[in-house]
Amino acid sequence: MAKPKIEPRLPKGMRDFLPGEMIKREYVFNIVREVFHLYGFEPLQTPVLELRDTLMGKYGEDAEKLIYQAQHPGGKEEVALRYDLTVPLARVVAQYPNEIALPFRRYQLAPVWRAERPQRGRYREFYQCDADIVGASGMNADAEIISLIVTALTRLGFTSFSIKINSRRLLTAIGQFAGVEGAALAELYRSIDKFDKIGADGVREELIKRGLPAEAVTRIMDLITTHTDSPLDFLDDALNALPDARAAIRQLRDLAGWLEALGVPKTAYAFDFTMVRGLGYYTGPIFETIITEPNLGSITGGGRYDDLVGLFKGESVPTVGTSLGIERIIDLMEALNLYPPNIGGTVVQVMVTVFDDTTQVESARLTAELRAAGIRTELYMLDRPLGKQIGSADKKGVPLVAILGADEIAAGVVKFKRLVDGHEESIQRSQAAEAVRRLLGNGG
RNA sequence: GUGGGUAUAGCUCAGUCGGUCAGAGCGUCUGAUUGUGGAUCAGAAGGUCGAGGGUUCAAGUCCGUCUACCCACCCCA
Repeated sequence: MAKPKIEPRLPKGMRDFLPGEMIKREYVFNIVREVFHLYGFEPLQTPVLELRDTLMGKYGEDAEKLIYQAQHPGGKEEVALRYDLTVPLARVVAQYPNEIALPFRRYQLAPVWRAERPQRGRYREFYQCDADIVGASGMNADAEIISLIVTALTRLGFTSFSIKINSRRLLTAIGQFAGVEGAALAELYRSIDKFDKIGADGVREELIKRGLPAEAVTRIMDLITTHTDSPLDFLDDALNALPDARAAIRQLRDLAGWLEALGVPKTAYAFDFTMVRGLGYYTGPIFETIITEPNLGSITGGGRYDDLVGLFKGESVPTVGTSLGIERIIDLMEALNLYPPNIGGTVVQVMVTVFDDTTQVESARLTAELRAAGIRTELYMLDRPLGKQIGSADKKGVPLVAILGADEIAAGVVKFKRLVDGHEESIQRSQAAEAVRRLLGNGG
């Protein structure tokens, strides 16, 4: 055999998912999909490629440099790989006014591409998982999204997490209260967002370095870091001269009321006025889920963005949604050992061995019988000794092998061997599928 | 985009002062064992020491260039 002349490699920041890993990813994806359906969210799929004009001008100058352009030689259309799932959603809502009835709740679980410099947990192709409600301005929609997050994380097995809730509108009002507006506001957000990383003193220092007056910094920091039993009351008092702030706080109170009605436990969320989402388009409440024990950073992020759809539609459409950091969640499932113990590295439940030339047809028949009964069955394909066949099943993680030699065939039975404990049983052929279910149920 | 680190077998890595340094463990394959996997034992295959230069009598080892990967920052999921 000639040596391969082309070195097998992947483009930077791209990954293959081999079966063992893929099975775990599918497990997470399936639970998330189930919960979305439970909440009445519909699936949506959009193309990997969008027109450049659809994407450009939505993410800011820096982010735009990371958009993959996707021309082919001689191509007449300017196309690009999607950068997220939110802008395509906005496009879809604007494009199908007759097919899509508002409010529209959709989810999308799909890859996006960003030409960033890869790092641990950061890739150039990664899956995003978004759920949004388009066309509902009430806080009941925001509460649905938060409830959805709690249910999804709980079903996945997460126990120690907290959803931080803040309001972009409130932060803007606080900025105004301290005399910060326009471009300086974005810088203010960016610094406050580092609160977890660099602490109150770090944020204070950075704000002063950015040129904010010391007095304004003190006012802002006092407002966002004071902890009381009723944070909304505290801010309401402190900011009662600002109608915008009061409106934002009223929204948050409303949101808390809906969360209670939906049965979201109070321990699952908390108002945190130092939490800021990076993206510029949020207009109302914002939320982010952090794993609290151990402290492993955020796994969901979202909020209300009432103006984005308007970029395609011309009129504003109130929208709220969240992104589940599905790649991060998958990493943490492993780290926190949240996969079910029997998840295994294969989808195969039974491997049917092949004894020799004279029995191979019978092995194929048995395989077909098991499959017809719904057992996920692999027929061994090579002519190798039985020991090798069993070893190969074991290595792959197949829990059961079926042994079908001349003796078994003559007796009309099949012998199953359970690899985890070596337990063997001869079973009448007609009872085979049933026995497989029983053998898998007991030991592995 | 900015700064730092690393690169030796399929994987994880050792390799001293430049001079028998081409090594270990794991994995793979073969056999002990032609109707039974894991354990054990024996054996085998597998490397242009990331690439291409320079210094030197001599380079895996020293120097600079390139590439890839990792980490931090920026940004974000």
